[in-house]
Amino acid sequence: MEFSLTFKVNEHIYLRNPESSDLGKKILKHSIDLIYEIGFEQFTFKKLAIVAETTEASIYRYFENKQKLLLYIINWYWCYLDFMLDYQLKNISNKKDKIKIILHLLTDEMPASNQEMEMNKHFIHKIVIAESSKVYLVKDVNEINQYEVFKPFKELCAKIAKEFSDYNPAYIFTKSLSSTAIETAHDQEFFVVHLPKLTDVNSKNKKNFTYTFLEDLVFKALA
Amino acid sequence: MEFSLTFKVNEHIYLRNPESSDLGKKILKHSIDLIYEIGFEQFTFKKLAIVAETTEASIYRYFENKQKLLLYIINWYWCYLDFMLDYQLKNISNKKDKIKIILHLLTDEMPASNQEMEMNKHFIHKIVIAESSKVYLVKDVNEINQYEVFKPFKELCAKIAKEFSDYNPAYIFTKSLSSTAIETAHDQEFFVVHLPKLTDVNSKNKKNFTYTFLEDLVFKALA
DNA sequence: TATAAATAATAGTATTACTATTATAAATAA
DNA sequence: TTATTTATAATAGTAATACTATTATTTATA
Repeated sequence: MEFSLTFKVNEHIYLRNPESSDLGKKILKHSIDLIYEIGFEQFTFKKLAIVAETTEASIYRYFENKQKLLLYIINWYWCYLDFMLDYQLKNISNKKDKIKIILHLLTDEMPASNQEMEMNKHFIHKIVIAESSKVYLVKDVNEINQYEVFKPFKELCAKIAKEFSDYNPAYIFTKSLSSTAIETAHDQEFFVVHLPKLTDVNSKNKKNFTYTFLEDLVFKALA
Repeated sequence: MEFSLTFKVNEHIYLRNPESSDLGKKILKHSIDLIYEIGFEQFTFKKLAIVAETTEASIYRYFENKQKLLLYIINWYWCYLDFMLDYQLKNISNKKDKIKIILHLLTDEMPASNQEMEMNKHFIHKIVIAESSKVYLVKDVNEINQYEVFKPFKELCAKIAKEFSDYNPAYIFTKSLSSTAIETAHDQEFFVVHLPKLTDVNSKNKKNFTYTFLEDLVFKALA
C-alpha cells in the first residue's frame, strides 16, 4: 500500500502553501535538513536558499520569516502525532494499553507510516525535541495564538487528556498532565543526550529511559 | 539587617565581571528590564546600550554576546534558588514539609531576601519562565557544557533530588523528577497565562494552580 | 608631573532579515 | 498562432544586527 499524508496546516502560518509547488516542497525538505544540521539560531533563509538551489526572495514568498517556517514544521508534527494516535489506538480497548501506546508515541522515534515520505522523520523528531518550545516562548505568543496556530497542539493535548480521563475519571489535572507529558518527553530526551546529570540514565536503563520514567510518572499520577 | 547577595558566576560566561564596576551593574540591571519588556529575540546590545546610556562596544567588553548575558542572568537565578533552598529548609525536619517548601520555591514569585537588591526579582522570575530553556536548547550545548556553565542548574537539581531520595529511598527517578519539576513549574506557569487550554486552570483554582498540580504529581510519584 | 595601564567611545564591516522592482515562464484569450 | 494576462522567481537593493579594530579618555602608578 502506498499513500501520501498531507495535513491542512493553518493558512496564517504561510504566505503561499509550500505543498502546492515543487519549489515549496524543496524548501520544506531542505529546511528540515538544515535546521537539524545547524540548529534554529544559525539557520537563515540565505543558507536555505543555497542548499535548496533557489533565492532568498523566493523563500520569502512562501514564509514571512524563519519563525513561521519552524511553526509550520512543528504544526506538521503535531498533526502527524494526532493522526498516528488515532491510527494506533484503533481497536485497542484496554485503557492502560492505550496510555502506554500514547507514551510510546511521545518518546519513541517517529513510527514509519509509509515509504514515500518527503520529510525525514528522524530529523523532524530531533527538531521537535530541541526547537519546538521556541515557537511559543516568544513575546508575541498572544497575537499569534489568536490565529489559532497552536490549535493542533491543543487538540493533541486534549485528546491525550481524554484518555487520561477515561482511565481515571476522578483525576482533575488531565490537561496539565498531558502537556507535562509532552514537554517532559522532549526535555528528558534532550537531557539524556546532552545533560545526563539532570536525569537518572545509566548504562543499564539507557534503552527507553524516557519512556520508563514517563510511564511510572503518569500511571502514578492517574492511580 | 541589611546584606547584599552576590554569587560567584562561572568566569567562562563573561569577559569582564559585570559585578566589578558601576557600568557592569548598570548593564545587568537594564538588561533584565529590557529582556522582560521586549523578549530575548527582540533584545539587542544596541537597544541595551541606549537604555543603559552607554555604547554597544562597552557592553561587548563584558559579554561576548547576548546569549552569554542571558546565561549569566539564568545562572544567577539558579544560584539564588540554591541559596534560598538552604535558607528556607534550615531547621525543618519533616521530609514532606521540606518538599512542599521546595515546590513553593519553584512555583512562587521569588521571595524577597533583603531590600537593597539591584535586580528586579519579579522580572527575573518572568525571564526564567519564558527564556531559561533557550540557554541550553542550542546547537553548541555540548561545547558550552564543557566549561561547566550549567553546574548551578545541575547542583540545584541534585539538591532537590536528594530531598526526594530522603523522602522515599526506593524511588529510582529522583533526578529526572527533579528536572521535570523545575521545567514543569516554568511550562505550566507560562501556559496558565498564555495558553490556558493546555492546563486545567479555571476561575476557582487559579490561585496557586501550578503549585497544586505539582504537589499532586510529585507526591504521587514519590509515594 | 609623567608615564603606563585600564577602560570606553568612535567608526567602522560582515551578516542577517526583509522588500521593491524587474524579468521570466505559464496560462488563457483573441 | 500570437497577444495579453497572470503567476512566479531573480535581481538588487535597504535597514538593522552582531561584532571588531582603532582611537580617545580616564585612572592609577612611578
